[in-house]
Amino acid sequence: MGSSTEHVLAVVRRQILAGDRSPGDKISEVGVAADLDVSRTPARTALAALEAEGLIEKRDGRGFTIKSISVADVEKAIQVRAVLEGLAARTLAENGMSPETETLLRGSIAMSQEILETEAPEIDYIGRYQEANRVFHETIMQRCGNELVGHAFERIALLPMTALGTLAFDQTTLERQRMRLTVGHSQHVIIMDALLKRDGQRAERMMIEHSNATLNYGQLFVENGDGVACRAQDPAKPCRRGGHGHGAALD
Amino acid sequence: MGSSTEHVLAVVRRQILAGDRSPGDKISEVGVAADLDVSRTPARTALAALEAEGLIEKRDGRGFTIKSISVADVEKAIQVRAVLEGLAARTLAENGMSPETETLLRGSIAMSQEILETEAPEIDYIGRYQEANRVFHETIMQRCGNELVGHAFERIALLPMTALGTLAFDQTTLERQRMRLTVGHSQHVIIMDALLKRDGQRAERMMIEHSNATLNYGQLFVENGDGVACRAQDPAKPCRRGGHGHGAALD
DNA sequence: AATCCGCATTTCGGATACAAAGTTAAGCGA
DNA sequence: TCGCTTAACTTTGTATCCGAAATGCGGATT
Repeated sequence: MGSSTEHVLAVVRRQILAGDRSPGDKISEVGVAADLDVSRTPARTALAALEAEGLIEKRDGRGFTIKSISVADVEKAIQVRAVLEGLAARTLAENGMSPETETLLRGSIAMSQEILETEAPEIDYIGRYQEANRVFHETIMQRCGNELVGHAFERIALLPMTALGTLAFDQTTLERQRMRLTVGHSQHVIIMDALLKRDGQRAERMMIEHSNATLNYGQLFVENGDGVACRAQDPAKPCRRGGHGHGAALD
Repeated sequence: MGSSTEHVLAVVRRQILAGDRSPGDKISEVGVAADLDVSRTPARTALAALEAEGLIEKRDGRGFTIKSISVADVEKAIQVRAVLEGLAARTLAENGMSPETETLLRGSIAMSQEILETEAPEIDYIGRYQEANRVFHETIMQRCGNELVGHAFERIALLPMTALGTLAFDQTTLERQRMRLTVGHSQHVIIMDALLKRDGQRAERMMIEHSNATLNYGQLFVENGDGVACRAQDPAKPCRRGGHGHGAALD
């Protein structure tokens, strides 16, 4: 049963993530209530949830605003994710995997490998790889035996993480993207090996490196200097999210 | 001006943490609304917040229940806290402290040292040490330059952390408590040294050790074997929170 | 002309009302 | 006695209404 609150939450979240609502824009209960033709009550609930997710922030007396996000924010989110995923990997290695977990991880790796081994990849191979990648990380997070890790991660940095998805694949040639993916895949294999050997420290170290790599390797492969310039500690400089998927992120 | 929602939130949270509401108890909108003589609206908001804090959990059609907490849960929470605090310490070391931050940390250390150097301590010296300890950790968390760390921590494990407070100081003699505190203080000093020398890795390693120590050292100093027995991986076994301060935690 | 005071509009938080869905329990019938 | 059905109560989700607080604007006064 799709409740009205969930509907509002999903729609507004998609609007924000898609860029239909720009950073800095005001959002109010009455606004979304009128927009989606619902009462103010579910609108209020949804806005509260959005604030908990970090997508919007509350101004004192004047509604909510779409949170502006800077490259520095993305870096911070990645660092938090890295240590949390590292803990998840270590915990999973120390506790051992269940057969189902092992099946899921092996499946993800097999799919990634198949995609990367294809000589003439279809145009959507990046999307398929991202799916396999998501399975790998989500499986480790959610089945590591410490549900608080996943719980902490869910509540944090939904927006920076999404921005990251559009960020990493911009301004690179297809060949470079393929290289990036290959490197990432190799790290998955190494992490899997550490998990199977119950080597918690190695699993943790590699996972942290792998998670941080999402941004670092992207910078390594960016041809011009924009990435580095954008990396400079300038929290005030907003990194606008592209409104159409692969937009002008990391400008 | 305390809004009604905040009031309900504070009262119910205190009730749960104080043990006035036992784990497994049902809690509903109408119940707290009638209890505190407010409408269902703030009661619902408060309950949603409590769920986000992890103090209660929602059952399908049967209201909320106070979350049972096991020693395993406390361990999980501590591990998450450890990596988050480790990240905070590393970040702070790498970015450098502001003068105000340094003042706060030095103040905390000075206060701890003064307390520990007192030969005949007053009876409340543990409370005062805990305050200094709180300042130390909170300062690093909140002023490390990555607000997402603190944000992640706030949302997680309020209950396990409070349980920890009552847990660590039970069933130990005054002399052993003093030893524990001295060890913790020495670690604070070492972390402070690493921070000043901008040694991020050392700061992170020591902070992780220090955070994990909260439980480990407590076990080391427990005389009888109950602590170890309780540590066994038995998530089903609830660790009831004592209703009167230093109750029968870690039974 | 500038500043201050006051009113109106906007917006949020809380309360009550209403409707739907699910669970439990009790009663009835086989 | 057991099972099924129904009815009532609990719980939840949504809508509408009202009050309070804040901001912005406009007018009046110095």
